[in-house]
Amino acid sequence: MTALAMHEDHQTMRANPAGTGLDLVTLAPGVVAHGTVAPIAREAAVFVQEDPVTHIYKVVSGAVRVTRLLEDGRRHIVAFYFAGELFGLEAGDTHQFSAEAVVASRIAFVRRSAVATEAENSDSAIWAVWRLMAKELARAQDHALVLGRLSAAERVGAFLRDMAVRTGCNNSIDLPMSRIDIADYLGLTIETVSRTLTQMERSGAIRFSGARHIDFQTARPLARVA
Amino acid sequence: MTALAMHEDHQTMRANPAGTGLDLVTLAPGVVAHGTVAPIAREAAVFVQEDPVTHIYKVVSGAVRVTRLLEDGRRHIVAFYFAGELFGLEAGDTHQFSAEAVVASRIAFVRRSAVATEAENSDSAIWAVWRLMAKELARAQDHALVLGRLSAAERVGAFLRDMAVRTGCNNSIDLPMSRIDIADYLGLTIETVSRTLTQMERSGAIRFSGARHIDFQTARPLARVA
DNA sequence: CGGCATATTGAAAGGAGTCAAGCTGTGTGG
DNA sequence: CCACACAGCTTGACTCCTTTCAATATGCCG
Repeated sequence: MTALAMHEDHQTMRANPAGTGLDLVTLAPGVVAHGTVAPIAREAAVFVQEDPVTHIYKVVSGAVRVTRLLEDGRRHIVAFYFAGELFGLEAGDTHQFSAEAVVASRIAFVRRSAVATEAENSDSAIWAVWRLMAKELARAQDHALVLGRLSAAERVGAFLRDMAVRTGCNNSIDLPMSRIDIADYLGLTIETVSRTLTQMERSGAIRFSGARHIDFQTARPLARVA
Repeated sequence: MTALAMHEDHQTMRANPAGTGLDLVTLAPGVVAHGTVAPIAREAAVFVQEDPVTHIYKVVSGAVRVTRLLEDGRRHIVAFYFAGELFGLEAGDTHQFSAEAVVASRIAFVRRSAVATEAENSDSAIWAVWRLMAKELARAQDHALVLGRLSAAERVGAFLRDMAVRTGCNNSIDLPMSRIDIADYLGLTIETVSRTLTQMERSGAIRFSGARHIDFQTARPLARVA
């Protein structure tokens, strides 16, 4: 049982105060499906590995991480998703990953079958799904490059740059995730992430206000790779 | 100019000795498009990074690697493709990768636009492309896990197992690619790949006949991870 | 203003990388 | 058919980056 399922009844009500039906969730510009919005508590699961794939999800607010766990406890973070981004699209019928809220978030979700129906009837929906898939593929391939060929400092730099790009603000970022999350995403340890960040601050490239807010010092930009 | 383009005229002839038209290339069971088959020499490029995306390709025989090069010369291998597998599917209009033949190969290719046309007219074609994309995505995500969280020995083990699965023969494999290729695929150096392989042989898990042929010793299976 | 999770820092160990020889074996020419 | 040569692979010694283990500091939340 996922956290989302537990919230569903409650949230269907909240998302539809007048009881008039379901929300319309925008999957892509012009592509809309009937769905629901639910709040997910910090660290709560949206779905877990092995669950049947039932919905497609969209982050309304907050942040979600998609993870994979090895038998021996090692954890790998496949991706982070932020407001406006879709996740949970998988080809098979059971989830290969888990998804959890990094911070208290609001998640919209539509039945996978509703998306399939939409796609049957509309070319634009099919291409929207296709484009989403292509974007995920490119992201995963970039991630593999980062993990396979970049040093710790380069990985952290790439991560900060990606965060800046995706939040749209290019002179400061607020990290919603912990150092452990960053480490598991970058294939490093929290100590290495922390040390690298400290070193970047000492070198003058970035400046911290608390452990989660970073200002980029334009005078000394982060070394860029890839 | 790609090696493929250089071969194209010559090969169109060879693939169509009677001059009756183009070959039919099977993109997926039941999904067929007009295409051509060309031989590609060992180490020759099928397409290179920055080229416009014009075709979709299928390995008829041989093996292809898809690579990415960093400015400083570091190389990352995104994937290997073997007989029967499709590659070159990218969302954008310019290739983000290069593709080269690992050994002398025969490559079938169809115009991307022909696939798009096929997809317009046929539901099964759309889903074939979608499934291909989904498979690539899963592969890339698995690759990221390997690169991010597995030790050198585990990476090499995962690689050998993957090769065995994909060639269908599960007690021996013939590696078409060099140690450098393996290293660039696994995010290691050739020395580490070589040492790991030697160690596996010494431990009795595998047995070499020449540097490229491996027999799996069923008595002591490779440790399995992920 | 505590108290606990999160983050930083230090010291030591270890795994993979680097540099440098050798070795194999495959293909070619005598 | 053998010998040589070159590319590819292996092995060794040493270095270095990242991890590990351990302690201390920070800062957020009640």
